[in-house]
Amino acid sequence: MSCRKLRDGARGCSQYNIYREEGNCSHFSSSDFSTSLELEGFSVSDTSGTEEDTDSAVLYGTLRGSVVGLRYYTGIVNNNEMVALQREPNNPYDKNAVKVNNVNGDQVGHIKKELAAALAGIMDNKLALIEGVVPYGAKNAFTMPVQMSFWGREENKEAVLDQLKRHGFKLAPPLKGSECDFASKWISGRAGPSYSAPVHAAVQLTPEQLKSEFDKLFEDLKEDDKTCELEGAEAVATLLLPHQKQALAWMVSRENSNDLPPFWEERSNFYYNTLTNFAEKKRPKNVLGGILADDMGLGKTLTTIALILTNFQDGKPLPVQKIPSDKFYEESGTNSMNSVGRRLCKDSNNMMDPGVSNIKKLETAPLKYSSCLPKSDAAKKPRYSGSSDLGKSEDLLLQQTKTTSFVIQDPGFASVLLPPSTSLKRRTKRKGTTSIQSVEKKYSGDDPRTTLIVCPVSVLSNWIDQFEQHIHQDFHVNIYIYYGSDRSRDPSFLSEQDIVLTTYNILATDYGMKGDSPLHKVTWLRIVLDEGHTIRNPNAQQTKAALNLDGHRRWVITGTPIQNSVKDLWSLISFLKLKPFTDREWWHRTIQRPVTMGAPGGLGRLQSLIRSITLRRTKTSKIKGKPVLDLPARKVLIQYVTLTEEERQIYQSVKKEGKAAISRFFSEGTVLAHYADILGVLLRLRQLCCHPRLCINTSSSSFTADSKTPEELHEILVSKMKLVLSSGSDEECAVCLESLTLPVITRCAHVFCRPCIFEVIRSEQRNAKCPLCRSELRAEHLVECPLEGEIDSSNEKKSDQEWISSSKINALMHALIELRRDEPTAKCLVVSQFTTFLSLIENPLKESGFTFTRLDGSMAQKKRVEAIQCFQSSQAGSPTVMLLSLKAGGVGLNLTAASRVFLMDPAWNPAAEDQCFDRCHRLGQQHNVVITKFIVKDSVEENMLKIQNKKRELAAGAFATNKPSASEIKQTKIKEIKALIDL
DNA sequence: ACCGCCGGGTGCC
DNA sequence: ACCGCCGGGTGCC
Repeated sequence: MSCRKLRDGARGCSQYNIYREEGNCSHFSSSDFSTSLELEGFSVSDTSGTEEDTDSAVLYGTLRGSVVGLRYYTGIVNNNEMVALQREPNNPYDKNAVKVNNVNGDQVGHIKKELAAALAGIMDNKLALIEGVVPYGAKNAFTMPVQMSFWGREENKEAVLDQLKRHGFKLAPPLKGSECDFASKWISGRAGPSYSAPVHAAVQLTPEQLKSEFDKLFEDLKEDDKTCELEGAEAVATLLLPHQKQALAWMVSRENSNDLPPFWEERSNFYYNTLTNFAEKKRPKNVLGGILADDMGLGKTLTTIALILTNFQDGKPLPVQKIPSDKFYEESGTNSMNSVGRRLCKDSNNMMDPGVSNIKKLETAPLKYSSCLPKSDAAKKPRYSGSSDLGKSEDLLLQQTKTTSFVIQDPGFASVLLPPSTSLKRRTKRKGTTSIQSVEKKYSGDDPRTTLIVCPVSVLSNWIDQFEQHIHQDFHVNIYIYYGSDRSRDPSFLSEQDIVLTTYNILATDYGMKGDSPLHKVTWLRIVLDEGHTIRNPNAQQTKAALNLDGHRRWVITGTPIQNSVKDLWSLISFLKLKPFTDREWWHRTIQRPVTMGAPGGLGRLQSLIRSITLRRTKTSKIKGKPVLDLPARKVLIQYVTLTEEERQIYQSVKKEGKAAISRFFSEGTVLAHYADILGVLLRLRQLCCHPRLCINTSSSSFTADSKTPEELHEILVSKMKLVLSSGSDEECAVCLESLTLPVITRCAHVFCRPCIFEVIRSEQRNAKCPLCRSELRAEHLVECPLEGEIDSSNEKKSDQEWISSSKINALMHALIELRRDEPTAKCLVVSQFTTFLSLIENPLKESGFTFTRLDGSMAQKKRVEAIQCFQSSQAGSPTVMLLSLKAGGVGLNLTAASRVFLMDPAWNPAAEDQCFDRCHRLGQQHNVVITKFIVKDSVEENMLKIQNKKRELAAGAFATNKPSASEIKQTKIKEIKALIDL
């Protein structure tokens, strides 16, 4: 315990943390954690500059000084050990005091006062980072020398030298190896003495070389000892593929590992850190976890579920009860003891996330839910016991009698809340013997059982789907979805679950409410951050919230471990609690700077760090010479369509009108203010390419927002937001640069994520301006998106009109009929962004006698499941066509029965198309996949293709390049608009 | 001797 | 600290 305290103290000790956490208020004690929380408001705006500083830092020079007062402190150091210098402005004897701490954060002594007087100003004004190494004399009783390196931006160099001079100090030039602590060790470690260490960036590697080294960083990590395989426990309903068994074996071995963490060695009764030269008696804890960085589609979620079920303790499976299915039917519903698993909610139409709402349906009818998976299906699933004696420890079974149960509460619904069961009993294995004991409400006590999974909202429903798919229905696994305003606030209830699933937003929101985060009161068996790269910003609330969760097994699941640079890795490493990297100073000194400066060995270190905690396979990775995923070929064809004379006329007239309006916006310089209107024009043109009826009645929203009543203004903003969201442009939030979550629209008609824009308002206070157009920004002016399930700008109810075809529909029907003639059993997806268009296509399908099904975002889960199962079925008479809306379903959606895809209209974002194609071109696909994109000649669609290609190129080269700024995004958008409408 | 010198007490910031 | 510094004791050779 005290060690934890010390460590937290250490976090506050480094200069980096002073900058970050204390900002302008350095009179606060840095080790007081709640204090730093209160200061977050300051730190957000304060940090961005600092971080860039550390990136562009050069070495000014070095200086030898002395550390005094050793005998008053417990912190000890070794020769050549790194030390941290920390200002101590509240020292009662000297306001210039500078503390010296060892790597562990224990104070070693103080900088001698004359020198401290010179350093104080430099440190307080952040003119330089000062790093120390004790070259020798570490065992002295009273004082010891310290070799200091001064790092800072070029423009501050003079000021620093000046300040030192005024106190009678002069920096030695940064010459010999000893000054550059990282360089010296690595050079001298290789071949004798070194004569000049690299001082300026990129001496060894050009930025381009660095980038490609990053690319390689995660490759080829599997060929060493990561090829063992392990079968999943009995409760895993799905047969794991070889690479998934490897991942499982690796994860289990990580969790049960007794190894020292990377860069630690045992040396004569001490544990020695080879990077910092820090040593301690206490064995440093290894991460019982790591980073699972497999590419999309390799089954990270399944592997994680398998891990949860397979490795409860020491390789024993999660003790869940297996129940005969007939017994299950008898007992469910009557056994109130297990009612924790049966929180029933009334209805589900109001949910924010369609996927979640659907699950709740299942909630209300658990029996029906379990029948969602046909019995026959379950029977088909192979059962296999876990490796060796795993999986058959009957004595560990729970006294519970339910299948997988979900507990869901959601905003806006009065749930039937049953008091959490306290009489729940379970058998717990202790010291080799089994005993029945009452579960104490200790928020897990010393015997945690619960895995916490944190994921973005967007994949919440995917997790639920995957639980459903991969947890054998004969096993009772308690799963609680910690989401929605009705979520249980009872930590002891949470700690009784097997799995608690929540989102980053919930995690951060809870954490923000000081002292009242149930998630932070539980000691978890295991914490899994899905899409873990979302915590790469160390200052974000969700990152801090994740870092402060309690639990030893810690996993990061991500397909993109490094997005821009090494910097992104720190949050992940810090979350994993790898000593000494939890403190940013040590990460920076030992890894980040050596790597970004191209110091010899820097990359080597990073690589061995990554290698020891990461597993990554790409779709092209190979196992024993065979690709991990052996997918059939995929071909994309573009089928051009020519509009009829009549269609062309309508198209041209709408285009002419829209072009005139947009030209006017350009000449007025109001393009961005009318962004939604422009999207509207483009949307109508895209609809006209599909079918003239799609855009009838699409009200041309008024182009001026002045002189309106508040109600009118509200209406207009809502409709503009809907337009943006439904236009298929896949708008990104200009703040986080990712897909919109909880979209809100500003008075100036720009759409952002709600949390993002609130963060802007919070940090800029009164002067907040729209990030896109710099208009006044007020929280009370923001308009939220009304929750109405599927947003669809095109108007439905036109079924009374007489049906007419269109050029595109003709082209589709021609292709479908041809396909039916050549391959009668082939199944295909007909994909469009416009559900109305899908409805129009239903007519000719019926006329031509096609059996088809349909899947779009507005359908209830039950119907979706039906549609999917129906389509996937291989029975004679099953549908051969599925009408699919482009964005329906999550990444988990599996439509492998289809071998043909007809994309009726191009998507704004090529990634959305690719994702859609992946729903059939994925694991389990037996045939080559042919995709046909219908594109209208000489139309906005053709221009969209060009933009798509550009975006693809951009994405391919985007690995190490920096994020575009808001203004760059603006520029890109303007260019896109011009290209789309031929301006 | 308003000095020098001696030797004990003492010691971060 | 086997140092420096402080301040009290002391005082020719």
